[in-house]
Amino acid sequence: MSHQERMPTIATVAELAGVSRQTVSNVVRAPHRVSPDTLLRVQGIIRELDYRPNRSARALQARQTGLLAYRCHRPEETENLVLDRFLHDLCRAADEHDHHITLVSPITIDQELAMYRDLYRSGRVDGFVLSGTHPGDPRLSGLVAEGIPFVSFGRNWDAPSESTWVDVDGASGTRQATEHYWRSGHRRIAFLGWPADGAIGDDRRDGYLAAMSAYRLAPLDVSCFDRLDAAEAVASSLLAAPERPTAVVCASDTLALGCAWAAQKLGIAVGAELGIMGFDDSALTVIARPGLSSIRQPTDLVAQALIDRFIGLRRAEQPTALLLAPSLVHRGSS
Amino acid sequence: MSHQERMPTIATVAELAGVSRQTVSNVVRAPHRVSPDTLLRVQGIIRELDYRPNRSARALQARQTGLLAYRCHRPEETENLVLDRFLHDLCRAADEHDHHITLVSPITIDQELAMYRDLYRSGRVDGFVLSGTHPGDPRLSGLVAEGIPFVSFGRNWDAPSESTWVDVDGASGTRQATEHYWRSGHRRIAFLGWPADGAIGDDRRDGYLAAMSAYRLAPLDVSCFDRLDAAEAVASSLLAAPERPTAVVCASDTLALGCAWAAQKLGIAVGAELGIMGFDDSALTVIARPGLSSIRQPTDLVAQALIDRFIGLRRAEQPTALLLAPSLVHRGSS
DNA sequence: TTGGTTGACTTGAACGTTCAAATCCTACAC
DNA sequence: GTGTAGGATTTGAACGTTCAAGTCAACCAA
Repeated sequence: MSHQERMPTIATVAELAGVSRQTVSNVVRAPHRVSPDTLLRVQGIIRELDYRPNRSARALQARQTGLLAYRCHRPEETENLVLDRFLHDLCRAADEHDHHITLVSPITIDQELAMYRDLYRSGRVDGFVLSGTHPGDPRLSGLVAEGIPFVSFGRNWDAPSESTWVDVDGASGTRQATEHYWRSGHRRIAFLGWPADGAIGDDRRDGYLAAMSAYRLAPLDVSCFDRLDAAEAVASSLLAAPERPTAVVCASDTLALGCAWAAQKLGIAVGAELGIMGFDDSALTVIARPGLSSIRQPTDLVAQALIDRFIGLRRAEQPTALLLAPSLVHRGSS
Repeated sequence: MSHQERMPTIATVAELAGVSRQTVSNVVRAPHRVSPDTLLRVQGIIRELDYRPNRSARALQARQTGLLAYRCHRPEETENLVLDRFLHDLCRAADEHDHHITLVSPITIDQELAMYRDLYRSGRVDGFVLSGTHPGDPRLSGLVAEGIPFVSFGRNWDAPSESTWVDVDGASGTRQATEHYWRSGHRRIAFLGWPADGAIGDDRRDGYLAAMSAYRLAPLDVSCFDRLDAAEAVASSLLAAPERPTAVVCASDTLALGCAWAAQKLGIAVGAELGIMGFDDSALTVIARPGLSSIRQPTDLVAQALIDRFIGLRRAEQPTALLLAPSLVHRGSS
């Protein structure tokens, strides 16, 4: 690694251009304040030296770093396939506003709040982006209590109007899926979900139940934990029944894949004889054959909305909430 | 979001404790320079105010941010399951040295280098962590040429001694797998890899070939692109042969899963009749049944070594290279 | 006493920006 | 000719730290 010579600063540019530091600053930040000829001259020097303003100095004076912290999800977490996509979209969205995402990886939840507090108070970051919020989430109440700026992907379950969040309307997704099957002529539509949890799982179930009730169809609602083998077992008995469903709306891709396996074992042709709809449009959809249809969360829109709103918070805007509708992605299984 | 009152600074603490700023600084950074009683008094005030030094100010004066940039991988990339784990380990390792990872998401490769240059010259980050390097990688040569500090997960293929890197010895992994099968009594061991690429794929193949040659066994080496359907097709014909292999070492988990599917279709019991070894120990291993045995890269060690070495670079240490051995993780399929 | 050493602490400047106020110049109206 | 307004530019200070050099007192040896 070659020895580092000193980077050019605003003073270097000023001297070479024969103007003051402030004028150089204006050239960069407020060109309209500078006369056309000096503008051109200074810009020339800037290009020549390949000068760019030092971010630390800027951060110090503006008391803003342009950095947002996000918790790097643990690799074992089931949802990480969606979150992976979300993280990517988040970086993109941040980039567009000249912001960046920095990662933290706390171990325990207590540690997490302490870390956030530390990061914020030491001025390392301007605030936080949370994801995977749940009822009773101590991060939401904790950050609100400390007055630390943050936005979350996932609603503030306990106090929806006290913080800014963007979430995906799971009920809308399962409703769309159920409607889709209804319009395709299905009349025995089942739901394979998670045990009642007072949160995301129920939300997704509710959309299905609402649609079924609107069509005056009897709901067929089973549930198990989010694991392939569990899903396969439950789906097996579901599909072995004499009047078996012709379509299954699932609360996750994992459940959907388990269901597909069960169908395959029973010799039921997925797609032709049985419609299956997953949730999240994760990498699992490609592994199934035929490809798994799935309900896709618009993570790109979520990310953009979150970044926009975070920047809004600094202008002392009020907390806002936004619920986005997911959309169906059709593959062979529906 | 409540109105922000001003954070306490080093001056606030100094005034309250009746000492100078520098003494407070010493209390935090070099406690041994301070007399026991003032130390205690100042620490009391610090705790009371919950003061912590401002990172931007520190960064400005030290000309170091404690930030490393890492490229957020695109969700479509096949390797992202390993890289996900790596990123997590990287955060951990950085944390332990009071550093943080910030993400960037460039679109094209030209943009990527330009972005790195920009981030570095504006003093936003101290350097970079690359991953997924390949022969002819313009990032390696580009960063070296500009004298920008970086380390890479993945060797510097073109100029191994010109930059600091840590990599996993793929050949060692496939050699271990082959040896394992040999010791278990297998004699017809095949390798399912990628088309020759002069890089990772060949490395993994070489380990297998070396082991086979050491045992004086005839190699059975087939290849296809890293896709499930392609792997299934190739494996089908491989396993349909009269003298079919009793074990297959694969260059990736994707290939291994495709191979498992082929076996299943042909009615060959994976595990009992056919050993299959994947590579990367990704989430795919859990999807297969029986669970897929796989060669696991020690991403945690890689991450730690990289961070250590990066910090070493600042002390003007010479570039170093490190090759770590992967290990076998046994599940049902071997 | 003198001079040197050590330890505890302070002072002034610097890091590279930008804000707020001040200065300078030109143009224009009366 | 005087006053005023406005635009272009400069100056000084501040953001919150740390480094380098300084002061000051206490201690000890010659």
